Amino acid sequence: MVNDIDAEAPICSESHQPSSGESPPLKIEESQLMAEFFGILADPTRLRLISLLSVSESCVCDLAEGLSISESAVSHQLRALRNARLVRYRKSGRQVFYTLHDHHVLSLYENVKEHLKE
Amino acid sequence: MVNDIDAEAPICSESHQPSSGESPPLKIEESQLMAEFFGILADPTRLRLISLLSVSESCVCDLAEGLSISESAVSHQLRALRNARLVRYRKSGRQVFYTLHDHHVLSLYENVKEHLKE
DNA sequence: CTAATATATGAACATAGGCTCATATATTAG
DNA sequence: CTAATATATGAGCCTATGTTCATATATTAG
Repeated sequence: MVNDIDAEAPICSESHQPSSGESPPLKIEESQLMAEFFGILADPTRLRLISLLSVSESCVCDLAEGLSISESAVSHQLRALRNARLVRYRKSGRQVFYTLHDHHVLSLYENVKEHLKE
Repeated sequence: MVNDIDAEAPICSESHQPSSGESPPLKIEESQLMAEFFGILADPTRLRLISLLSVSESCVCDLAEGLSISESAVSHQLRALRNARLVRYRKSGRQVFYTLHDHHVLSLYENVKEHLKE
């Protein structure tokens, strides 16, 4: 076994580690959670819903009209956004008004939107 | 036409608009670009590759061993990361070494990773 | 109560995406 | 040159997901 090429790099590991405490590689379970989260943002319709909600609280029918898609499609996508805790809702009569859950979503959205302008 | 319910909201539009200059709803084409970008990050394998690359430059075979998956799968995913300009590469002999393209990727990754710890 | 409106949801279909396998390209060794 | 190694890539399979359609639930009007 002439394996004296130290491919293990045992010493020099104080380079540019990520700021989080955890150690790579990311655990599979954790990576799946992150992937799910990014997956929620990986759809044009949901991003356009978020863009509308970044301006003002809106009910389902307004969102559907704003994007010119069916209310059913909007409702399905809002469920995904709800499950991911990206939006909140408030019932008023027979209408349901949605808002962005917090500013974290918006900053992420803005961040990437700016990034893609390059 | 008794339509005197001003559903157009013509005045009160100086609320909490996003900081970017563009006006919602996001254009369809733009939303597709953003969705593609998030889609790249919406995969456990790619996120784990990014987590490895956040520590050090690595060649394909090291990445494959680090995640215990095939080199073919790694190569396919690296192509996606390359196309999205999320990683750079450098050839050295028959090996190809990959690094994260810039700190923007890492900060986005860290940002969401922290967010999901709640 | 029934009718109408607003939203939610399940099923089914169509498309997209990740993996494996086989193969292609590129580089180095002999 | 040929053989071996490292990576890239195309085809095919299988699963995941977004949409539409039909239907269910909830609220208000009469």
